[in-house]
Amino acid sequence: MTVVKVEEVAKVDENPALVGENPGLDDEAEAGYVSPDDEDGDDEDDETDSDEDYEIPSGHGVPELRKGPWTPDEDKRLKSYVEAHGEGNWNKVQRNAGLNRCGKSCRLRWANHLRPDLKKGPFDAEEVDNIIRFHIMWGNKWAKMASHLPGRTDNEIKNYWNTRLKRNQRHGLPIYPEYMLSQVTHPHQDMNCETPGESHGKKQLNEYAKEKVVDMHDLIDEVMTFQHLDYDKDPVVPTKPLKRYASTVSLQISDETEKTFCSTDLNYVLTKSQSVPLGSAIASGYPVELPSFQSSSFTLSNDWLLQCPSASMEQQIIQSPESISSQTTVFGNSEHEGCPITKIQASNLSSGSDAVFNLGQCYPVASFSDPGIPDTPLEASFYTTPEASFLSDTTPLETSFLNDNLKDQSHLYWQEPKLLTDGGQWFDPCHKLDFPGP
DNA sequence: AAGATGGACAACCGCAGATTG
DNA sequence: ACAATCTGCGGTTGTCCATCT
Repeated sequence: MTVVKVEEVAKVDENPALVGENPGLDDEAEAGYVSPDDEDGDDEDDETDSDEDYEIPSGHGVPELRKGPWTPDEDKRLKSYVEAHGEGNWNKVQRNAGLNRCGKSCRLRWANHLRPDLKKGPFDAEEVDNIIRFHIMWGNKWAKMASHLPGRTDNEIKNYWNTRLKRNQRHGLPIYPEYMLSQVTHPHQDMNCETPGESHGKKQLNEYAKEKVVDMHDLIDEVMTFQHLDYDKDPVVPTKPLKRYASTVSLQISDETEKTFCSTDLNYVLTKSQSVPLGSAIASGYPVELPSFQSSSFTLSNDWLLQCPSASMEQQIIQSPESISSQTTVFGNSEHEGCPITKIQASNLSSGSDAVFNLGQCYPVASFSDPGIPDTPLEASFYTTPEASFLSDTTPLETSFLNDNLKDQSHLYWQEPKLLTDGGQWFDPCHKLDFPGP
């Protein structure tokens, strides 16, 4: 298909109706239509903004794909189509929504501008802080960063970073603040030693990202690579660290109860071609840190169900019960997909004290939605034996359960699975999540 | 006042991996 | 098994506006 560049699309100068509708979006004004926010109040204008105003006839009878800025009418068509049919099948969108845009363009427009969960406006201090930390850890993994910054798009972050990089280079400022480099274990101790203003400063970082950063996929697939790393010199930074895979499954937990539980708690390692139970990865010798839960004011007075995803982990727990609680006892066992489920009583954790499950040792049977996914409600269910009966295979997990049971909490501290380097170095910061509240 | 420069932003391009037929 | 198609990602470019000289 041929593509025609439409330079004159929706010039505001030529379309005064588009000016002044969004006083809060001055940045976007006059540059051609870019704002999807003016849903109300300009409908009439939209109606008059027929595509014909911008269309360039192909002259060959084949519809040309439009390029350039999106018009209000196009936005409206795309938005209503996606709202009616859902995301995905972007080429169908192109064909069925009366849009003369390629599927990629539709997806981009939706993802970056029309999605309802987008957060507009400049990055706040915390977001900037996170972006810098993420870049220290992951390099130019914009999509990954975006998944950890709700409402932000990879494009937004990328633009911000590139601008920031240029500015710092121009002014001879370090790319990363020193205090952050000391806080976040990073792959290159001399990362800031290179004068950023020098022409090859950026290149070195990029090269580093390519050559030194060890992709978790590589760790899964290339054991030798993993084993040959010198952790003292080359700490591992997972550019694609372990991801959790949340699924709804039925679990037969312990021989004491015949209940079938719904859980979204199975944690998997995602490899290139499959998802592997976290325990299998651990059992295979990958030093994977299990998820943990930490609370500042959570009452743990009941039995907890701890899933021990591998025999070796179970042994760890049995051998080091003090790492969980001084009064931890272990009993019960069952199998699910080859992963022993161990029920552990952690009765010594009282209200007001921090309930910290030692990382790498165990974790409560709790389900989290991936907090990195924007606008996904935080879902965490903590299954205790007394309340277990409320769960059945017909009872879906509900966020309200979390809200009801953890309503005194203000925050959840979320620790993602991460890689262990030699000498107890960990790479992932503890993500603080605002608790949604009751 | 006019041109130069920088910042912010949107959108496109090419590539690679995943999926589908 | 293979090719075609779809999807997502990162890099890059182009445009406009604000500020500087």
